[in-house]
Amino acid sequence: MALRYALMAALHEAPATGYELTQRFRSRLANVWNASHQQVYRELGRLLEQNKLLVETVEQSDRPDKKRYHLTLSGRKDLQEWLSKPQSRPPVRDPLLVKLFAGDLLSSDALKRDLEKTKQDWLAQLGYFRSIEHTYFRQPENLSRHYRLQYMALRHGVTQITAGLEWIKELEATLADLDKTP
Amino acid sequence: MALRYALMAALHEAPATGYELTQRFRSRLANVWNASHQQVYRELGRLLEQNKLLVETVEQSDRPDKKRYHLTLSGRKDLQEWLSKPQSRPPVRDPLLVKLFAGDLLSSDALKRDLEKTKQDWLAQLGYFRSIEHTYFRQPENLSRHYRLQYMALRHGVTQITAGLEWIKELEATLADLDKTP
DNA sequence: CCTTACATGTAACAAGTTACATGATTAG
DNA sequence: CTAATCATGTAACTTGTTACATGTAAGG
Repeated sequence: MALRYALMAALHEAPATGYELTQRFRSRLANVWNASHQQVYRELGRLLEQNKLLVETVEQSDRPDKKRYHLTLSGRKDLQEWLSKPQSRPPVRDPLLVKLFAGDLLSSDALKRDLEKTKQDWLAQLGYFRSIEHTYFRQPENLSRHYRLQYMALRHGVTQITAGLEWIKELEATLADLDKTP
Repeated sequence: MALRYALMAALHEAPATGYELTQRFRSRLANVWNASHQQVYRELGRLLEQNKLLVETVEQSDRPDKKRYHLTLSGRKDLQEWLSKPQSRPPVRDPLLVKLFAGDLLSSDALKRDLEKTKQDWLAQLGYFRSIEHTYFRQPENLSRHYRLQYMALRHGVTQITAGLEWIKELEATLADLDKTP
């Protein structure tokens, strides 16, 4: 049920096309919520049917027309109501940890490859977060409440990834220790 | 696709009934993978059909009979093959962060309630992890490779939650600051 | 010519959630 | 009597993934 609210939250910030929303989920919302373009278009269709959105067709001379979606009053009310209800933590589902759990069937080489890839992914993410921090949230104390809260969502990503990278170091040290005395 | 491998990893450790597997997902695997009993039974049925598992019916005098599932050779091979293939990071989908993103529609009171609940959940989890650490992983350096890797899966949970609790403090401080100068 | 970005979808399937359903035993 | 634990499922629905499908324009 949360996808629709993630979409509505994105549209509350600014009206957008399905394409733009997909991009937002991949970039600025990467640490918040994820959705593929197929999910976005399907859900936009449903929200439109229920009058939570309005479409504005934007004609373009050089490219195919695009549809810009706007949140309606009814949509904003739904979102606001959802925001006021308590949410529980998303359950953990991490394939890398499943691998560690079945440790005796897992080769150290395969594990090291996964670790290296994970590290690269995280470093790239972290670099991206830092660039956003730098361009949008220079002096957090001086920002409006709205942006300070958005900044804290970003901080969540930064702190989780930082802790994740520390954990990888610990795991790599464990592997090195195991290699030493097999 | 990963649910089946999480199940097989659990069964590789020790044969179990659907009920026991559900419990493991809720307790010892809480920081690794999550699955409801409905998912467990459905997937056990599928794995059985494909000869990845064997059933042993355990007759009980006082309670209804139970079915204990064992991983077959074919199942273990599948698992091993999956373990050797690289996995990507699970995408982030966190309703609490969606709320922060829509900060201007979110009341501070509602947010504080969510934060308090999250904190309680995390503290309970952390306490549970620490108890496992204490009873199963006393001197990690002396454990076998298998258990050291399992221990590192547990450490992941501990470090993520610890970072999460720090983040909540930061967010609470932000809210206090906003209350001071509205 | 080829790839990337723009732009929008459908179909099939796997995974996850919520609700419903049944029945025994044990502890309070 | 009532709730919790043990034990196993079905049905309906929502979400998420993968593959397929189509077409324009810009840049190298």
